[in-house]
Amino acid sequence: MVNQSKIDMPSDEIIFDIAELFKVFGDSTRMRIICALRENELCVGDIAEITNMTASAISHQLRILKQAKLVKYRKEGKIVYYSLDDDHVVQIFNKGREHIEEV
Amino acid sequence: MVNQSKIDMPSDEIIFDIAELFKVFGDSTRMRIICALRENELCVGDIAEITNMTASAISHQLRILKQAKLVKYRKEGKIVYYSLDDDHVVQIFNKGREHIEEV
DNA sequence: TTAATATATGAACAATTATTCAAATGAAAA
DNA sequence: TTTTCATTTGAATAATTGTTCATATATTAA
Repeated sequence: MVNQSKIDMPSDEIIFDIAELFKVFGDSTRMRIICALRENELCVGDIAEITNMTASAISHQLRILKQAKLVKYRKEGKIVYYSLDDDHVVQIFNKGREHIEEV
Repeated sequence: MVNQSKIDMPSDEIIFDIAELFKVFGDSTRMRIICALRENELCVGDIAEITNMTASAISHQLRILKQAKLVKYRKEGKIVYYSLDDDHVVQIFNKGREHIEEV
């Protein structure tokens, strides 16, 4: 038997949401999109060019990033500019990069 | 055409490794294991009890956490105690939790 | 209006993955 | 030794997921 009082276990819902958030970070294409958006806002076509992917594939991934509140967008005519939603996104990215680069 | 000089894009290998790292965080079971290990080291059976999973399922997930250098272990007879490998793990977890809980 | 461009969407396919179950280690106890 | 306990491992299955392709929507240009 374990002493459960020593364990600060968040609710199933919180755990699920945190895991879902990291799942969004857990894909190379989305990681490249996040990297590209660190300094500038970019439209779908530009992101597709930078990542060497089709605009369709990028659009699908942007939808996932949008749902996770990691990116936001603004429309200008037929162009849609995407940018990172807040500073957390870069902070999480940097923590991951630190772990990778110092092992 | 995009001005690529403005984009600090890590190498494909680094991007891949970062995505792989977050993929490991992107699972509820592994998230609960990490939570349980934040304060104490625990053996496989205890983790199984805390998470309501079979020891086999936990062992499979611990192997993944071990490969990602997120947990380490020590043996004492037939018992294997697992603990978090370094402070990064909790830091990444906390950043994720912050993002979830403040939206 | 029609044509062209940028983005989004839905279905389909291939690939990955978490859990279960059964069996195999490995270590201590009887 | 044999038994028991803790953990690991491999195969199988079900479920999830990223990309492609074709098509749809929306905006601007002609």
